[in-house]
Formats: sequence, C-alpha cells, structure tokens
Amino acid sequence: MKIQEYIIENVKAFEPKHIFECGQCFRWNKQEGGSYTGVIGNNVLNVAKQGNKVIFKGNCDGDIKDICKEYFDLDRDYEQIKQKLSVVDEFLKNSIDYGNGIRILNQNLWECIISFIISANNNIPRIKKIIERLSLEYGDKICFEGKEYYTFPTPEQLSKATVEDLRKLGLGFRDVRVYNTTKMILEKQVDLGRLTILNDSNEIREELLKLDGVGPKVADCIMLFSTLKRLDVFPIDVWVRRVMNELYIKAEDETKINKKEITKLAEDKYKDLAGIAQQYLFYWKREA
DNA sequence: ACCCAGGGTCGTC
DNA sequence: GACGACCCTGGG
Repeated sequence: MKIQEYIIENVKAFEPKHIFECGQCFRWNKQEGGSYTGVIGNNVLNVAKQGNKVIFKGNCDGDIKDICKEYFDLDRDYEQIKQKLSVVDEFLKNSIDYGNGIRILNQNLWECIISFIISANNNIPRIKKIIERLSLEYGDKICFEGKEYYTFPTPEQLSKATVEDLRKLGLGFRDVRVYNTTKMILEKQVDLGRLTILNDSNEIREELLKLDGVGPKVADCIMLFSTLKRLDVFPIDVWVRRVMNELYIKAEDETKINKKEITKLAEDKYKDLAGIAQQYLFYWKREA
C-alpha cells in the first residue's frame, strides 16, 4: 500500500458528480471542495476535477493508473457513445446534456450483487449507510489522509455474519437474502468466476436469478454496473418507469404499464447502448 | 400522530 | 400473471 497520484489532462466525459450520483454506486462521498472519496477493492481514492484535469489520489495496493483505467472505464470513448445516442431523439439528447460526464463504472461483481440486493425497496441514503456499516463491521481497515476507511467484506468475511447480526446492522427483511446469497456464492452454487466467462447475457441473467434477493431489476443492475459490463441491458425501476411513461408511453397509471413494453421500447430506440441511455435518463429524472 | 415512498423480491393465489 | 407483505428511515 502506498500513496500515489494519477492525473489525466484534457479529459472528456468525466464529471465526478455525474459519475457518483447517478445511482450506480454507493460508496463514494462528497468532500469539502467538491471532490469525492471512496473505496475501490483494497484501495482508497480521492477524485477531483480541476478545469479539464482529473486528479486521482489514493492509498493503493497496486498501480493507481491501472486501477483507475479499469474502474472508471477510461478506455471507452463516451463522446462517441453520446453522439450516437443524441440522435435518437430530443428527450435523450437533453438528458445527455444534463449528465454529460457520466461513465458506467466497472465495479466488483460480488460487491455489486450484495449492494443491489440491499437496494430493493430502499432509498439511496439508507442503502449507503447499510453498506458502510457492513464494511466497518466485516471489512479491512485502510488509512488515507488521516481518516479510516473499510474495504467491502469478501464472501468469507461476510459469512461470519448471522441473520441476526445483519438485522442489527439495519438490513431489515433483506437480512436473510444477503445471508443466503453469501452462502450460495461461497459454496459456488453460483460460480462468479464462471459468470465472467459466459458470453450470453441471458445465460448470465439466469445464473444471477438463482440468488436469493436477485430479481429481474437487480440482475440487470448487476450486469450493467459490474465488471460484467453489459451495456445493452436496461434496468427498469420506479424512476425509469416514470420517465419512460412521461416521454413516450403517456399512460395514466404508470404502475400498470407492462414491463415488456418498456423493454421493447428501450431496445428499439437505444439498441446496444440501452443501459447507458438508462443512466442519463435516471440521473436527469432524479436530479432535475 | 399518521401516512407515504424508496433503484423490488418473494410467497401465495 | 396479479397481489400484498416485507424492515426501516426520512419527509410531508
């Protein structure tokens, strides 16, 4: 572990606020001055934007440049993606202008699974608090700039928690789901190593759905926001349902819309970039 | 004090 | 396939 720095000059499509507050991740916190600090694997990082520079600073277990390239998806051309999506229609173009610095992160698969199981029928502030408590209780300590941070617990570490322990940490009815899923992954009833090798998205989804607490929405989030990197999947939650109804469907009661109708609409309009389009729409709808 | 909603899923009918 | 229940927290 050592303190390192990595700077990108003339950066395009990179805005910390857009990246960390578009709902894809839960472990980043805004600092005084507007930078964000968070934990990636065994590393603590601070991300600051100054003009058209991005400055990464961190206590890292490995090369900070490699860590950032992988996690922040730096080798992907988001300017090209935005151009492609902007011509779909005015609505999407407006939301892209609003969240122009969004990037889809490559988050650890295991952490992503547990995080989005916790997200079910929950709100973002509470999801973040629960994940912090899990890390504090079962993760490893890392120090950075005089403060203590904690890694997200490994399956082995989290398996030390009983259902009652999880309930005490505020998971509510999700306690059993996290407990069961941890066990299933540890015992390789669902093999995460094999998941990353699979090509077919439907095959991956099928495997994820075996896990307790993973339904269609959570499975889609995991596939989009983790290292599985399925940019074509379109997670449908209350917000996306809302925005798709307002823009295109215009039904009186959005809760009665068939999910398949939304999925088909997204596929037709956004094609293989539906997941990224979803993030622009989600961020715009929640913030603006 | 009371009600509602929140990045849904599960069990039951 | 539709429906209610589910723990907990914050806001009206």
